[in-house]
Amino acid sequence: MPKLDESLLSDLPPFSQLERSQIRTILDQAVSRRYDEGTAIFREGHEADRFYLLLDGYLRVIRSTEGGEEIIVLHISPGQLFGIAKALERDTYPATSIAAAESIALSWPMSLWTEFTTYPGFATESYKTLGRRLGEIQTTLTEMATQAVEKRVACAVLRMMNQSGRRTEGGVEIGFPITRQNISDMTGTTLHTVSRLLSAWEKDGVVASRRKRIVVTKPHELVLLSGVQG
Amino acid sequence: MPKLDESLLSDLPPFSQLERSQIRTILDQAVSRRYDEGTAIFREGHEADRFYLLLDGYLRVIRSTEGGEEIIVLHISPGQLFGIAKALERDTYPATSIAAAESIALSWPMSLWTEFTTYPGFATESYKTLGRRLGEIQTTLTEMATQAVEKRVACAVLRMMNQSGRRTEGGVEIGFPITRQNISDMTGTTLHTVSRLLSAWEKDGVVASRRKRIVVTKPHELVLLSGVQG
DNA sequence: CGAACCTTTGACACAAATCAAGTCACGTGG
DNA sequence: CCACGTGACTTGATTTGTGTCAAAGGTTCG
Repeated sequence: MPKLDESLLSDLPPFSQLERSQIRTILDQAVSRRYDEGTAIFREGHEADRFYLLLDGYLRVIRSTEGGEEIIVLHISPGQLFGIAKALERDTYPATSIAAAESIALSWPMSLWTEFTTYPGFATESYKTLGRRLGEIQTTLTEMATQAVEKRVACAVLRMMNQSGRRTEGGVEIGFPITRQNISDMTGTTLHTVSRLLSAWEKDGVVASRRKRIVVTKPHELVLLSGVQG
Repeated sequence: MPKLDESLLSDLPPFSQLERSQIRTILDQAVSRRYDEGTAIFREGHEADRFYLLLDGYLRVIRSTEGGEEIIVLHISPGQLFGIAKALERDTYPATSIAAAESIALSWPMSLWTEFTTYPGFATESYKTLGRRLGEIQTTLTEMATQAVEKRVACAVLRMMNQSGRRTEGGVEIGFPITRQNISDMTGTTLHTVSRLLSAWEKDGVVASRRKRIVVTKPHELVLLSGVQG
């Protein structure tokens, strides 16, 4: 395996306070791997033997019910740590991570976790990340409990747009492949309902979509649909 | 204020590894306060200036929408730390805490947090607590997204029973006052629907309820209603 | 004794799930 | 390169679980 370049980590918050030599050490301990779209990085309930950093791509964090349904808890963007079960003193992963697009991640054995927490800024950033995720999940829960389906779907699309959107001709495109089924798994509804909503929005020119791709053409309109109170 | 007794803390996980003298120091820095039912201990978004330990009673952790609706995210039982925003590097509380029953809590200024994390076992227990709560919220989210109302309500009642239930004549009683409205705020439904469900269950002898009190008379039946897969 | 609040129950409406077809896009292999 | 198969998407018809509206009864407490 070729040596990984130090610039991969030097600008990321968990490592930004470290010396070049420390980053070198960290990289030399890392395993880099590519994951095809749809591949699981790790699964809920399995022994948490490694922790990860997403370099490129996007992940879905999902939980499944005994009934076989699955729901998408959140998405993870490049630069984020994930699978850091040890930060919460867990020895199994609390959810499953799936590559939503082709992705590249570094990973380290969990036995190095304690050592990593001694690097200045690393622990702090890990806990900040967890704090943000907890907040995000709470927000999703609140939406789920109080908002009608159309608003939930609008919120979900906006959230993905904000986390992964890139400007393109005539709108902001969600940065990873996403199906109607995926959106229904985020919002607790059915692919049929999501399809109807997106069709209606497309008719109104708020979004444009092709297979597995969504472009938000009028973000502001979508914000209105999401029902933010004035 | 009378001196607090060391036995208050010595058996609680966050402090169980400490010397008598350390517990003494911790108690001498603590403020003890009683909260009437319905009182807020702290509110979402406010500056997180203190952290807490619930000695007695029960709390509801709630989030409110701009629309004024509120949902109950989880309950906190005696012996648990709460308001530990600093553990996630936050400087505001992420949710509001309300006394569900008359409660007593100790609190310390957040400036002591760093010092507390040096006590053996304290940080570990704090993160375990957060991990459990994250798991619980994820479970609630999953239920909310996939289960019909009846199952959600059954799950919510069972969860409260498990966390706070006490054996009484002919059943297990939820350990704090709880209204239909409260349950609907936990499950994202209406007090009417909850009332209908509880009435039906009462007719079937699964629960018995008086004003603000619920006794689960046939826990096993309720588990079946909650739809655990076989 | 009255006010405040919790609870129950019925009637009705409607949003969204379910049921059901069918079209369209894409990748693969012959 | 075309045919085929699979997965994604759309759209209509029908059903139903829950929310909404409405009214009244019960309990607690000052």
